[in-house]
Amino acid sequence: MPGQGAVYTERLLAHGIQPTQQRLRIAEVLLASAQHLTAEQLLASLRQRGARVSKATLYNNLKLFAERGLIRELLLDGSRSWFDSNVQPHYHFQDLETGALTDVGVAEVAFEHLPSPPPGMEVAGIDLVIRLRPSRR
Amino acid sequence: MPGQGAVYTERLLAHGIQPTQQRLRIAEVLLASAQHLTAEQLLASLRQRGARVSKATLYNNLKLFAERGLIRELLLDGSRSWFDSNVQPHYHFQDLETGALTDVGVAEVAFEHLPSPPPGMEVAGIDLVIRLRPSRR
DNA sequence: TTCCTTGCAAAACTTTTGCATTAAA
DNA sequence: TTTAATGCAAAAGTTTTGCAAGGAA
Repeated sequence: MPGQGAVYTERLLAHGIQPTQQRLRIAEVLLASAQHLTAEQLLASLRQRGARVSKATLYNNLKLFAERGLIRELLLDGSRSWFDSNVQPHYHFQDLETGALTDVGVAEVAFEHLPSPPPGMEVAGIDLVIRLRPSRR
Repeated sequence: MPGQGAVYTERLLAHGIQPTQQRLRIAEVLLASAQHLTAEQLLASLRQRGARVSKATLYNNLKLFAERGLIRELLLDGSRSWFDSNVQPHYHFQDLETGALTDVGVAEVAFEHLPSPPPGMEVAGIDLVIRLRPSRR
């Protein structure tokens, strides 16, 4: 039976990423469960568990992870990026008060029709965000 | 027959906004047609046509216009906001290379089904962005 | 040795804020 | 004259970059 850490080592290698110390620390936190974290939240988690990872390295590697398909970067906020450990196609609820995200499975949404892309272009992805506020009653 | 400028004066007043010089200059550029502009693009347009509007005033007023429903602020980019002069419900295409936005009318999209919001929450809005890239063939 | 990775601090970019000045009612 | 709006420059929040130092192959 392989040690716990080996799981992440393998996942990084499988995506063509050298498993360095910092990258493993980042993966251990971010990939532990399906979640959405901002860089700042992730940095706080890392520091809290004693991992020494600089801000520059964190950003560089989040970008790398996203490029290699290990995580997904969500741009749906004015200011910051969210990093999503769920790379399966899916959509999101967003609580407008807190900014918190919840997954919406593809099975929960069905399009009856969608417009065709303009000539010479193709659809790279569809982002659907259902913004939520507290009910008024 | 009223002068051209009167149109924007009236629109501002109709939204409870005092029509000051700067606000009229901003409205004249942004509301001239259905378009999507970033604050920086708008500032450049204003300066180019000789309007003196400071950055702070521009941002303050874009925020105000959005609050009062005169324009819509789009948060679909990592870093900057887009200001949309079309306040009718609609969706967007986004060219991933240039960031440019194109409207998608509500009639062009139909949902067969959507998930129910969690208890105590209601849907405040649905943002749909169809990301585009050049076709590969 | 050679190449890749890291860390720090500074820079970059967008947006907001404090406050004195100016314009508008 | 009283309130509201503006402009400037500085601050704030997030992300990127330059470069020297450290680590892996």
